[in-house]
Amino acid sequence: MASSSGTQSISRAAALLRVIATRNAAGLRLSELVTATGLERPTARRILQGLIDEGMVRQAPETRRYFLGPALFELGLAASPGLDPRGLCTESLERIAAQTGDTVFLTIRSAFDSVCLDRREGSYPVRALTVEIGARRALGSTAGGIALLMTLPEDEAERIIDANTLRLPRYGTLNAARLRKMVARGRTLGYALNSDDIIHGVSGVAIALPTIPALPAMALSLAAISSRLGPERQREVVAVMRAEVDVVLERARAWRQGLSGAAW
Amino acid sequence: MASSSGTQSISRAAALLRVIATRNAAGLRLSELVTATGLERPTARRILQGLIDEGMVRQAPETRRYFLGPALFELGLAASPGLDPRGLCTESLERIAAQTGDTVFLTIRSAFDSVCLDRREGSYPVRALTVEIGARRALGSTAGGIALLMTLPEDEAERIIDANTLRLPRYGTLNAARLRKMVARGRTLGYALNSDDIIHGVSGVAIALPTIPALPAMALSLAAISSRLGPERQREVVAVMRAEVDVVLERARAWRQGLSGAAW
DNA sequence: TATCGTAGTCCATAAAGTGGACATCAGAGC
DNA sequence: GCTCTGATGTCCACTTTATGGACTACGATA
Repeated sequence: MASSSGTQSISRAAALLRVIATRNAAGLRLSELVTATGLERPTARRILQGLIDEGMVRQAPETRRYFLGPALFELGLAASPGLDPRGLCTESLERIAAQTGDTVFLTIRSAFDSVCLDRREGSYPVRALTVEIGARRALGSTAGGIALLMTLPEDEAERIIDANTLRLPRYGTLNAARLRKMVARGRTLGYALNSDDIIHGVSGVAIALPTIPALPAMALSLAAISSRLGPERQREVVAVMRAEVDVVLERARAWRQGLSGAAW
Repeated sequence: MASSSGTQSISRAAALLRVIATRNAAGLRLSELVTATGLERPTARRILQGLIDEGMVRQAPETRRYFLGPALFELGLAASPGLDPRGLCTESLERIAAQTGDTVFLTIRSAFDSVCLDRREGSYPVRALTVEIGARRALGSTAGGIALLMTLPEDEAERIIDANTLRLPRYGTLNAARLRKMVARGRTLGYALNSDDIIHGVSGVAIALPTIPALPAMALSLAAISSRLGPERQREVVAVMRAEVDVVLERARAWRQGLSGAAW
């Protein structure tokens, strides 16, 4: 982690931003940020103040909680890749959510983490909103993350699980050993499955997309209360998702040929 | 500019990111970044290296040019406001581009700058692609920016033009005095007009959207080669855009009532 | 081969950032 | 009301970090 040199405060600032991104909907208190990053309170405060001055962080005046700021939204736009993974999958997510009634997620891999790019909620009245858009989590701590691990060479997946060992328990009743079993089970089943393994009462299935050049590794996942996701329904739902994967791949192919049109 | 204290490197890093965002499609060379930010070369290099380590900047191995990195894209997602200005206007931009055949932009105000949130290209073979998505420019240096200035109280617009005086000439044959006239002309016409005023041969029209609570000030604009945008056609095109403003406002209203549905 | 412009590296130095200690405030408990 | 607790925010002497002048490396141009 000791990045070469001369950039201590930048890596600290980046760490703060990443932590805030984890739970941006609710925002974080200063003390939470301090424990999450291991910084001293005055240091964290000062850096946050600097980020606020730059518009990268916003502090709610009433609650004093910290949120990501508009400048990041704007920079993020400029940083968007030409082929936008999110735009590519919007309609597919919508269709899956509509057909299944459950909550659907688009997840990408980012180093040792997974990042939730998009989410659609189905019509079923009990919703499993476990992950919010933009949330960054240890790779493997969601069904989508497990699907992404499944596509990696075993030694690389192992390296990542190893690196994430300490972070995994934070998300519920998870640990490295259980995650390894879940990845193995996923390989057998042909799709990633989390049934009550991470948060009690919530289950999820996920499949990774084949690699699309110029895009990060992506996965589609679906979450519901466990009673709605028995073995039979898992297979149904995965079939729906597989069909949409084909749609996405076709759209990406069309885009590559300049037939962009409604690519986003 | 002298932000209180204790965050010099953060404000320097932010300045670098903002400059890169200005022309992210082509990327920037180190020397360009040095002159644009006024930093010493080793300093800029070191900070860029730190940003690269954090994934916020990417350096093309071949050309050594610097681009915004994937981490910003991911953070930007998490920073997206609940009501997404871009999603809100996607279809409207598409329809305007389809109906007019020209290039259409969605722009927001961000302090003294305008930021291009989205762009759609029409079918007309000669395209005016003056601004790229994510590009941050001095407020007033595009038709969209002028439309945004028009909606502000005169003294505030004046303050902004004043602050931007030095930056305006960078974008073509523009200066503070001409901009003031253009804002005045826009107030008379009822829409912002740039006919050959900024870049020779390129014209544009723009209208601001009424303020939508919880969203930044927004404007729709359209650019074309000047021969396609005489007074008559200006009025036609503005009529199309006005109709779409109503659509957007209706969508925002629907969203507020929880009837979100396809809000994005 | 010499010259220029650009990118990257080094390291003595100084300034910027650090964090222990203190001040302040809101709410809980007596 | 008054004290206690746990939080946020501020200060400033100290020292670690970041700075930038000077150097090297490379490639294009003459």
